[in-house]
Amino acid sequence: MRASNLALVLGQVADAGPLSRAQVAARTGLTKSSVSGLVADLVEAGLVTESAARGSGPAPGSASGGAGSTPTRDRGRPASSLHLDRQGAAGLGLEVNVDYLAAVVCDLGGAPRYRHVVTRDNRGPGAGEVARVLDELAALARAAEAAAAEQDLALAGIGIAVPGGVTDDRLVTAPNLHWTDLDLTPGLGALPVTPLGVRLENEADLAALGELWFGGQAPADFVQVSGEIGIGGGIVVGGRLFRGAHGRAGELGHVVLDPDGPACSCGGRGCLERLAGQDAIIAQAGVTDRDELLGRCRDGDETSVVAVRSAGRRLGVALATVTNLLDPDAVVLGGLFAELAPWLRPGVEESLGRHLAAPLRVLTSRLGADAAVRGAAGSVVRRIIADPAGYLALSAAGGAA
Amino acid sequence: MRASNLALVLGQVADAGPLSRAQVAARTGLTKSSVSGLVADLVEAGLVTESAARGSGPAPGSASGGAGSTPTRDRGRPASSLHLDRQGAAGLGLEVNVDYLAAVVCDLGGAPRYRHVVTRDNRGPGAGEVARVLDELAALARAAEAAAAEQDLALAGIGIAVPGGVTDDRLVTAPNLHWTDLDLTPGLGALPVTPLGVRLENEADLAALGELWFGGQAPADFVQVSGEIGIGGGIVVGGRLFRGAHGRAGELGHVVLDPDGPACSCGGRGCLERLAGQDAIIAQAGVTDRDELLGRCRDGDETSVVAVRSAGRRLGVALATVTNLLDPDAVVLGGLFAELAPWLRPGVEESLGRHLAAPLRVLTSRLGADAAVRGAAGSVVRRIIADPAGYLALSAAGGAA
DNA sequence: TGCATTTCGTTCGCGATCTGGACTAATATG
DNA sequence: CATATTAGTCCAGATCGCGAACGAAATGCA
Repeated sequence: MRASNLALVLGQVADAGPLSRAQVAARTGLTKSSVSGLVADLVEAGLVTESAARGSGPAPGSASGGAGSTPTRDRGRPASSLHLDRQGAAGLGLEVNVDYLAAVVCDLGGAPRYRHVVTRDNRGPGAGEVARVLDELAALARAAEAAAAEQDLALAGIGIAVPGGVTDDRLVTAPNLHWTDLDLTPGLGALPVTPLGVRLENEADLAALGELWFGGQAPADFVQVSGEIGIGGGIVVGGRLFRGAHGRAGELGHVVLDPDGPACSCGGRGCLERLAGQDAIIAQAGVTDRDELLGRCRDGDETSVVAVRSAGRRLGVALATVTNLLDPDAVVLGGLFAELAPWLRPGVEESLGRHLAAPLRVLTSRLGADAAVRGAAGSVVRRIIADPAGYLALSAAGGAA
Repeated sequence: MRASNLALVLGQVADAGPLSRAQVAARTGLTKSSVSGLVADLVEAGLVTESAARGSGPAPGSASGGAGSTPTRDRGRPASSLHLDRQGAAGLGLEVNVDYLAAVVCDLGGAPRYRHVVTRDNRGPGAGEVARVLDELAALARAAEAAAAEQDLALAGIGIAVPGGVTDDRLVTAPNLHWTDLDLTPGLGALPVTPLGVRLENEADLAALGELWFGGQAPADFVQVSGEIGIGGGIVVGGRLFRGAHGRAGELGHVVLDPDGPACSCGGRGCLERLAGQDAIIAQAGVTDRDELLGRCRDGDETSVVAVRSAGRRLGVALATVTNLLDPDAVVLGGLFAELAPWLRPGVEESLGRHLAAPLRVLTSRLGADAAVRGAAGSVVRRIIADPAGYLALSAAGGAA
């Protein structure tokens, strides 16, 4: 099928930077002529651009140990390099979190082209409150669409990050928002219409994808730990999200640490979240909020540092269990845990040493709170890259309708 | 590609029982003529057989609620049904376990056609002992090959189940065998030569696949718990094995239950295996071996029943954690845990109730100790079904060489 | 400057394979 | 025995990847 070959070629261009047609052919095993044809389609579709690439960057043949036979020298007709087209298709990422709304537009290459964050308390169980939040989200989306249009970008799809469980685009529970089992489709009807439509996803899962694509450090198999009021987790396996049978995989916050521990909002007891989440740390440190906790840690306040370190030990125990079950290549600490990393990691490492034979790589996210929105925007463009033919079909159908 | 279409058609025939060409066409979306051509290839290759299917079994249109419009009646030209060819290609599964060696041959349909088990203590760290075990395994394999030949079956490949960690067909650790980091290729050289060659795999993983294919109850997403001296686990996601980044996923036995618990052979402490494995139960029940434990439980001995129930509670806590991380559709208890199920399950259910909001399906394996060998044999035929073109290419190359 | 060399990309005919419709085969119904 | 219905085959037509030959654009050496 040419659909799969289009995806193959586009995937190479996306993942391996600028390439010539000949390089793509060599990597994919296709013929030069086949690649030419496929590339022509992709260029015409506005997904790939060609530039005359005079740049004498590091040549492909510059591998170390240069024995006499350098495979490729600078001779011969220069290649024209293929890039992802940074005009045209773009992804819109939205995020509804406890205390802010955010929007990010990124182009096909993944680069953020527009970003806007509104601080706002979104909690509230009432249907009216939910509607107001969604209205404001739609306004944010329309602003983003306008800003995108000014840069010659057209939205191909919308991804929305929410702090809760999602099943089939339905928000099942968002405890920290006090929202329960909501069908958001009516409220989301006001969003811009796009070929790929709207997709809802768990915030921690999208943060993991954001880390994978834009963090610049995560391997293809890792677990993202999002420490916030709750503790969420996103599992990435072979560069793809692992959702489990019902989309509830990765609930790292509810790993059982103490079978007889305190009751948790999830209905269980002794969950990690209850013992090492933001509230637990704040209580043990004797401070009033997150900012004070961070300040005291920076100042070296003993009580706070001890509290964080102890939370780190508990987190480490949970991560040992995660490693035995999932065998990831690394773990990435995100959210609050990233900010607390200097004081948290010693505890984490201590527990990992006590419970694991092989060491586990522990990384700290550098994306901050943007990971989830950027992941949401990136997931849209990733869908285009994974199935360009499908996107073009939808795009044409939408344009004709 | 026709390779993928061959796999598509063969997969339908394998999974959806006997089908006509027309039914295959309807299910796959291919044309009747395309299916005819593909089926012809598969028949010629000896993977599919055609039978004139006069059988008036339950017609496809016999769905309940028979409103006036039964979609398919008995009129028209009768279909000739396509089956997997039960002669020709077969898979050989071998198993090296602590106290026995086993071999099973199964045909393309997965039916076991030969089975042989030898009781034998295979423990021993010495290189000589390992060589003797592999010699006997090779003898078992040759006997199986001869028995297969008598039934007109030719071995397509060999899968070997071992109770330890496997990376790239290399046995890294098998603590219960006292084997460490062995390259088994020299010892396995005496095995029959087959198109698909020899593949080594963890015993718990293959038991999970055996349960999936032959147990008749496991859904596509589940976790298999193999309770033996150690506690192993196999994770199946979407009908495929989940191995993790380094092939060590599913080590359920080393979920941390008590961060300050007793040291475990894995280097950690407070692992499930140490607290609810066979040795722990036996010690708590005050019996000498596994058979006595089972006997006492059947007789209603209070101490033994309490010990097993308490192990069940611990297992339940671990399964709650597993559920929060992996979100399976069900859990299957295998090995010792299957035999102990009547006394174990109450404790498991109790803990699951305490720690999970949603109920988790807990199933009991009915395959007994055969799960892993059958999974090993089945994995060979599954590889053929997943990529018939690849198998045929190898088969032709091997025949020519 | 001119020509060989090298590498890139395109053109063109061939072969494989999927599609769609027409056609034959085999059965039940009336 | 004719008709309706379903299964499977046969036969153009179209698509697409392959492979080889060709033209394009640069370097290097005389």
